[in-house]
This record gives sequence, C-alpha cells and structure tokens, in this order.
Amino acid sequence: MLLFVMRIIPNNSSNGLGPEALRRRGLRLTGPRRLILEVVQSTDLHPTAEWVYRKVRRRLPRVSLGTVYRNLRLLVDEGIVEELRGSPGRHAGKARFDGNASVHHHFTCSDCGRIHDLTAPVDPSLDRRMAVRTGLSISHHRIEFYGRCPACQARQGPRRRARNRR
Amino acid sequence: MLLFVMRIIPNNSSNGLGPEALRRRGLRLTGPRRLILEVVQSTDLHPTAEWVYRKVRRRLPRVSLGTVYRNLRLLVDEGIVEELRGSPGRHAGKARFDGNASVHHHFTCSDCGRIHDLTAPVDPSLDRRMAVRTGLSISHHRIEFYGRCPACQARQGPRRRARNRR
DNA sequence: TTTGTTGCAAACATTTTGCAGTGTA
DNA sequence: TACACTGCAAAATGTTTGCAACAAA
Repeated sequence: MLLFVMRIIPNNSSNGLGPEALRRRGLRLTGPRRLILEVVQSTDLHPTAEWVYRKVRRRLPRVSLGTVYRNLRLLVDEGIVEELRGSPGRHAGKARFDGNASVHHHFTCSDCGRIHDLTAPVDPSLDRRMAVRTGLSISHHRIEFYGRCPACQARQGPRRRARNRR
Repeated sequence: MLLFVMRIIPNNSSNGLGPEALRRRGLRLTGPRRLILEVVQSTDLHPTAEWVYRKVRRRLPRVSLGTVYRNLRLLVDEGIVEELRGSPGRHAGKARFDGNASVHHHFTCSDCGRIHDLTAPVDPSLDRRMAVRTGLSISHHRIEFYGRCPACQARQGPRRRARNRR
C-alpha cells in the first residue's frame, strides 16, 4: 500500500542541502531557521506554510508565521527547498513546499489533493529529445500523474461523481 | 521559433466544449458567461483571471471581476476549462486558466513564468506502466518541462545567474 | 559590535461571498 | 414567472513587509 512512497526522511546532510548549506552561503543559522528546515525536510507530505508553522511551534512556541514564510522563501531562493502549487483545480489555493530538492515525479490525488513522490527514475534523454523537437532550451522535467489515492478510493467506493466545489 | 506552439485558437465547437456544453448541463448562457468562455478559449497564454477580466471588459464594460471569477470557477468545475497554478517558485502566485481541456504537456519558462503548450503526443501507456509499478490508480499525466523561453534567452544573454527574488 | 533575523501587526494581493436587483429560459 | 445570474462591495484567505528589539557571528 505504501510501496510508492519515495522516502520518509531524506538524508540531506550528505547531499549538501542540510543546515551547513546555509552557513556556506553566509546566512545565519538561527533557531527558527534550523527548525523550519528540519521540519520541511523531515516529511514527504509537501506541506503548506501553515503546516510547517504548526509543527515548528510545537518546539518553538514563540515563532511567528511571518518568520516561517520568510524562511521558506529564503530556502526556496537558495534552491534548498522547492515550492509547488498543488494540483490543478480544487486544492490549488496555497503554496506547498518540497524538502526533497532532487528532481522526481509526483502523483496527485484528484480527490484529496495530496501529493506523493514517485520512485520512478527521471529520464534526462527526454529533455534532449523534446529540446530538439521544439527548439526550446530545456533544463529538466517532471511528470505529474493524477488519479485517486488508495485512501480516497477506500473511503468513497469504487466510483465517484466529482462535483468540484471548493 | 514558434513551432512549439500547439494551437492558436482551438475549435471547441467541435469537441463539445463550446457554449452548447453549458446549455446541455442546464446552465444559463448569459452575455458575460459566453464572453468569458470565448476569451479563455481563444488564447493559449494560460491567462490569469485579471487578464480575462480586462479582455472581457473591452466588449462588456460593466462586467465585474467577481463575475469573471465566478464563471471561471464554474467552467473549471464543469471540466470545460482547466485551472493551473504556474511554475514552482516565483510566478506561482495566481491561478491560470487553460481553455484547452484536452491533456497536453507544458513548457514553463523559469525566467518569465510563461507557460507554453507542447505538441508532443501524450503516451497513455505510461499511465498503465506507472499504475502497475506503484499500485496507484492513475487517470492521466502531464509532463511539465522547465527551461528558458527563446524571448528570455535573447533578452538576457546565454547564461543567467538566477537570484530568485520575488 | 555589526548586521542579519525575529515577533508583531499592519499592509497587500487574490479570490470568494452576501445581497438586492436583473434577465434568461 | 421563477430563479440562476449579475454588479457591487465587503469579507475571507494567503502572503509579504516595516519596524523596533534581539542575537549570531
């Protein structure tokens, strides 16, 4: 049931995207910042800023939402964390953050909007082929798969009449 | 230079996603609604709500932004129009709408955030293979390519030091 | 000591919604 | 005529920012 989950806790100390990545760039490693990085890298739930905020506040109750936003943006700008906007349609309202900065594919549940990382390898030759075909300069790609996750299938039965109300 | 553009004006009268699609679903075909549909289907710029609003207002000056939002949401809910959230990172702030409801791939410019449709065919067998591999129920996929569009390459020279400030 | 970072609150941008009036079917 | 739809304005939501106090280097 969970064999499609790519990783639980990525080892970012070894890939150069841990806390020391910040020091290296001349940024200060403060308490809130270290904790925010830790939280966003310790999950593959592609959390929202709000989710990170709640999680961080458990260990650092005085942290502010503004600080979480500021640090998430900084981590994105530094290439340590990636920012996604969820699936098309419903669930698209808020930014989601991916502590797994390596290129990988996604599966998005059209019912609950949850995004799962996929184990399938990325094929870089596709970029070259598409570049030749289109004349575009392509750096990378990501395949976004859509469907219903096991939980939603179980919860709502085999078929579903979607009525996409927010 | 433009050979990668998929279509200029899709023919939605023939694919069942024109105005009659609304009538068929028991929805009223009002002036503002017809115009909003027409505008969003007449471009492949993946416009924002604001862009649609400005365009619609040229022909219907009394239309309100609220009506544009309400109708875009309705068209999305009916599956006539698709809602995207732009690229990850900068440019991700606002919803974009795609009047081309058929499945196709995208190229997103990491500099200017513009999204282009791609001509490359979609391979449905990939869904089956990935479904087998992961145990997930997959309905479709879309490949999101990233790189720099010709305009941005020309404007900023061959290389670029990105500093992702918003 | 210097200056980047924080908490707080206010500002901002985008999108949704309540309401009374309007126009489509 | 009925009621889905509209314009308008206010509200809601998500995110950014100015500022004075704070703390990492």
